[in-house]
Amino acid sequence: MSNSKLYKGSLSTIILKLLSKEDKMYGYEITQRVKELTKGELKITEGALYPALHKLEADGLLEVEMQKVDNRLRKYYKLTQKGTTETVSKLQELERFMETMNGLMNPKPSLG
Amino acid sequence: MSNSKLYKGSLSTIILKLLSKEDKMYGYEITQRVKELTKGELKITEGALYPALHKLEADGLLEVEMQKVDNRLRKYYKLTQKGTTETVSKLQELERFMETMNGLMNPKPSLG
DNA sequence: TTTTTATGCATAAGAAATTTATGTATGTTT
DNA sequence: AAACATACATAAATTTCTTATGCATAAAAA
Repeated sequence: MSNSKLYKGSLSTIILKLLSKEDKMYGYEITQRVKELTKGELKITEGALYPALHKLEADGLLEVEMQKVDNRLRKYYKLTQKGTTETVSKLQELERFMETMNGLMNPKPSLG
Repeated sequence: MSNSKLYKGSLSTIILKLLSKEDKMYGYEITQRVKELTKGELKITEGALYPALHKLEADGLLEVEMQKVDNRLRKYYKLTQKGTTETVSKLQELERFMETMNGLMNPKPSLG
């Protein structure tokens, strides 16, 4: 069974959501966390992740803190104030999308 | 309230799903049906719809039948055999995506 | 009666968000 | 010694939209 397709536009929401409960995370950690939480269903590729993180940072939603662990460099990201606000908005947007799609896929027969 | 964002990759699934219950539909009809079913939440633009229909046809999932109604030309699309099979697959994919996202957004605390 | 709105199709340019491929470097396991 | 895991990064190509524009007929509104 191949892994689930990532609908375009959902990655930044995933990143923000994870950071909203973890205080700070680094890139590789995010890929592993997603793999765990989805039981391997979803795999975030590096080619998608790093540019996404850079964009979120450029947009002022994340801030960076470098840290050296075991002679390896980690780039920790955490939500800014703006990022926290945007996270709420993104989650609502995802919620709406899912409800909308549900309405399309399982339409209630009109009683007219 | 602005209308819902369309996550990229979901349009073809929407089209296929509608056609799976309607036997045949034309482009404009699809845009209106989506607007109805989602109460205006989702608006399919023509710039997205027509290229999507052409691609589905090129991929052999849809077949075309022209029809003139009230001196206006309509291009009716209907599912091919292959299209019917693909619809099932696309719907499962969407279902999986939604469950996966739900698992990410509302993770069950591990009992370990 | 002229303009707007609705119906119906289409394409082209650009933007956004991926995938796929590749590169660098350290540390651990086989 | 080779393979895998950790950790970051970018570039080219692809997919899938948005936005803008165009054509044409018909009905409604101004």
